[in-house]
Amino acid sequence: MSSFQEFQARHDLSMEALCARILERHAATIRVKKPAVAIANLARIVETTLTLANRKGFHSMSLRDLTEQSGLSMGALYAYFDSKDTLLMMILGQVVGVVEEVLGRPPEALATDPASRLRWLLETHLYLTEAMHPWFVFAYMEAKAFPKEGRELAVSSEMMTESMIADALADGVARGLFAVPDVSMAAVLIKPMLQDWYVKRAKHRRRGVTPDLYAEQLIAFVEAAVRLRTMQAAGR
Amino acid sequence: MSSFQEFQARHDLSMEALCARILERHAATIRVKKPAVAIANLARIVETTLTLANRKGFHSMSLRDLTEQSGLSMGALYAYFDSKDTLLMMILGQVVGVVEEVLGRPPEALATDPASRLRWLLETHLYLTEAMHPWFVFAYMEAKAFPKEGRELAVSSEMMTESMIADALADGVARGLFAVPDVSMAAVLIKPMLQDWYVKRAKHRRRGVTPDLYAEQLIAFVEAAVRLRTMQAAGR
DNA sequence: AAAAAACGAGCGAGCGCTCGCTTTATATCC
DNA sequence: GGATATAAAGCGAGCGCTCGCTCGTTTTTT
Repeated sequence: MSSFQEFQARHDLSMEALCARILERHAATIRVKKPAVAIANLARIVETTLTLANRKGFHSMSLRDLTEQSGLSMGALYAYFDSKDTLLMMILGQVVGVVEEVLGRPPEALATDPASRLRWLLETHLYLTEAMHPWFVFAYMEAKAFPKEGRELAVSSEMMTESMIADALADGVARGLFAVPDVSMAAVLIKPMLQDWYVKRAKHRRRGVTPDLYAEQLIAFVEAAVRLRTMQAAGR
Repeated sequence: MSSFQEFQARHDLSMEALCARILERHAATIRVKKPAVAIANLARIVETTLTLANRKGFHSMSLRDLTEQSGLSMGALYAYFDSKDTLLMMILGQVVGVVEEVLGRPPEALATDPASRLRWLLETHLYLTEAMHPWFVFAYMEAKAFPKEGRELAVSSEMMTESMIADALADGVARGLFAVPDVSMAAVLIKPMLQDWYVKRAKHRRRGVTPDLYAEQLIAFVEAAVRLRTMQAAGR
């Protein structure tokens, strides 16, 4: 079994690591040459943007707010992006990229065990959104206001994780482990419970719920809903 | 059993009826005297606001957009609200009010039958959000940007529906119908599945899912998760 | 001293909102 | 019933301000 701590030990999702990836991806437009400088400043920019945008919305966050809070000047900001929308797309792109990387590679040992694979998917999704909480809140809440390109990216990313869940369910049904009338509908219902962890994280925290506890209870709820009604349960 | 059609027959949630209630509530600040005129114009204003705000966000919708699309002049708009924020609060207040009214009064016949009461709650919540879809999307998506008063209203409204679900679950556990390790956690998990219907309605529509079908599958999923694992199921 | 990075005043556009004015509906009088 | 007076409703140019963004200049690094 896994825990949030173990998840964090396996993946470097620090602001620096994430911004290094952003720099690679946008090397063409970022005008600052020295990587060390660029990464440090990107970190300040992204950190501040996530804070401000999650507080009052990306659109309501002015670039003057951003200069004041980040300590960088207006001109310095525009060495890293060529428009406010580009800044938005930088953050979104990184979120989608990490999702693909982390969720797209389930341990091979789970290939033949759909129950464990389902657990791994739910757990990993939850831990990932916990580790990059402000990033995911940003991507989720601003999605509507994305330029078309961004909206499509967000939609396809969501569909990918959904179909991964549906696959695990279908596999479980095929092996006689699960009883699910409609696997893709079940996946559609499971997704919002995963998203609720980061969308309403303040509420969960207020109730004293940790990521590990939420993961445990969510998995129990889902397993109760999909498991065959027989005497012997699949071992935890 | 119920259906979306029957729900609509029982509740008048037309734009006119809803705007009549808004007029009552804000009679003090609305400067237009004749109710017929006021209601008709409020309907135009709210309709347009919901369309534009749900397309690109309330904050990004300018009042000039609103004048063009609604056909009313700037001055005319300000006979109905004294600031853009007031317009927002008018819509939010109506959503919260209707939720209290419709969900707050379950049929008395269900008082002693927790399984039916749970079904009624889920179904009614779903049908309500279907009937007032743009209103709920608005309230949900703009929540973060609400003035403090509005955020508190939204939070307390959500907690109310959650505790109604938790009550039905707890009642079912007490009567030996349900097996739920933690009823309030279960309610917390159920809520986002309800909200997903209107938050991602376009996706559900694309899959050909009707409100009745979604209600049926959601209820089946929840019941499978909470029902005691015995031979005889509570009759549908 | 050359190159890289950061600076921040200033631009035009667009914002929420106001207010003096016009148009439309209703009440009053002969 | 038409003329007149009053109230109600609607209008939209324009105000002060903030927005995203630019660019000539200054500071820092090499």
